[in-house]
Amino acid sequence: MTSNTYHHGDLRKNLIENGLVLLNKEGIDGFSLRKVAALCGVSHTAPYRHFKNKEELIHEIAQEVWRSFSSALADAVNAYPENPKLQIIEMGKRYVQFLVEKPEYLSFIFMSDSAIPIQVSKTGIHSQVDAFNVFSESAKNYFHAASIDPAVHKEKTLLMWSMVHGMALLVAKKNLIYQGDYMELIENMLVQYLD
Amino acid sequence: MTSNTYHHGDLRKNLIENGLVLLNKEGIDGFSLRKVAALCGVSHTAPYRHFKNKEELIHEIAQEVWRSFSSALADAVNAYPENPKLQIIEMGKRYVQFLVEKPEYLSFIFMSDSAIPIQVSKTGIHSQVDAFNVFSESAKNYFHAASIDPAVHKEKTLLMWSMVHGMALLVAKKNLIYQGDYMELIENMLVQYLD
DNA sequence: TTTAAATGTTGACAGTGTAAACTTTTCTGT
DNA sequence: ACAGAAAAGTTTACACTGTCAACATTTAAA
Repeated sequence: MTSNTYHHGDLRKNLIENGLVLLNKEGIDGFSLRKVAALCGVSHTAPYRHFKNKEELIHEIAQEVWRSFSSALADAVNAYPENPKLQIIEMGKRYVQFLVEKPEYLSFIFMSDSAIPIQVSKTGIHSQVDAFNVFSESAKNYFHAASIDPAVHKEKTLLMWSMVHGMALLVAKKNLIYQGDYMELIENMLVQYLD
Repeated sequence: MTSNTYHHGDLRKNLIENGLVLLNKEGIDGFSLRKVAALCGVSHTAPYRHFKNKEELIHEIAQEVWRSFSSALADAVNAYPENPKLQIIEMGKRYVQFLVEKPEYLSFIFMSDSAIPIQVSKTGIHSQVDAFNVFSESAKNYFHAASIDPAVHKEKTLLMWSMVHGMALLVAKKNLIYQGDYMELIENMLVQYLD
């Protein structure tokens, strides 16, 4: 059913890969189905055999970007295996860095309508996407180490995620102009909160 | 020079107004120069007599949206003239509410490349846009009332703005799913921080 | 009142997403 | 092994987009 040697090898995978390449080369505005098809050496309607429409291809690319974003955060945790506080600070930095270095990715993972939800319920916070779970885990460890009242864990986790997310977007979108090291800025901000 | 009764009255102004109408009706994806021109009852290239290109019209519309956003925040301040803490909480709520009620506006004020910068320097934080200055002022008043060390005012102000901004975007973009009242959520989060 | 500038229109062009009809390759059931 | 179905890709077509050049008309300036 889902075998892999047809006319063009695995075109589906190829479209996603070249989509990412195009995205990095021309940004979200220069992104088009037809260009991706051309990069794959295929007619401009071939993508429709694999994706319902442009949006669906973008959604798949977004999944790919989510994976590399999640792994950037996971790297931050691995950098300080025993220190949840430093994990959080490092994650904040990499969160910003990731979006600043590849601002096109931002449009794909946070701006497209194919949102990846974070569920907030009475009992806690869960997500379909690794990135948030990684962050959430470090937060939990930090709260335990700092003996924070469990009743406020949820609010505090959300607060930190919002804070990091907000600053990352402000910086990546150049709404926030800082003459100096952005890494220092976000570090100060997180230290400010965590102490 | 800049008079106002030509062939079509003041087309420039009319384009911005109808641009906003179209935006509300069809969202950012359905937005096109030609549709705006049609709404003004004018040929599809007429806008080029007033704007260099599509981007420039969007930029002007964004300015308009910024004004109403700023005034939404100013209203929050006026609602609690003597209580900076409640001002901040109310601003957080209206920040979220504004973007949730009109998610299309979000693309225009925060996502377009015509970013409105917030300047962060050694001495303090300043912005060309009213919205941030309003927020910044309340924050300053709160810090004084709460006797917070002036050395950390800058970080704390940025922290709060980032937090509110981040949550507003997560909620408006439906990255954050909360079964309940979002206003309560952001209120809890801010109270959590301000206490 | 003549002339220039400002404003608006028509027509064209390349690029876009997508649908329909068709062709070719591969898979499946007998 | 073969017939037919399904999958994958192509061609053609269409409506829509932003933008440019050439032209027309109205208004302002000399």
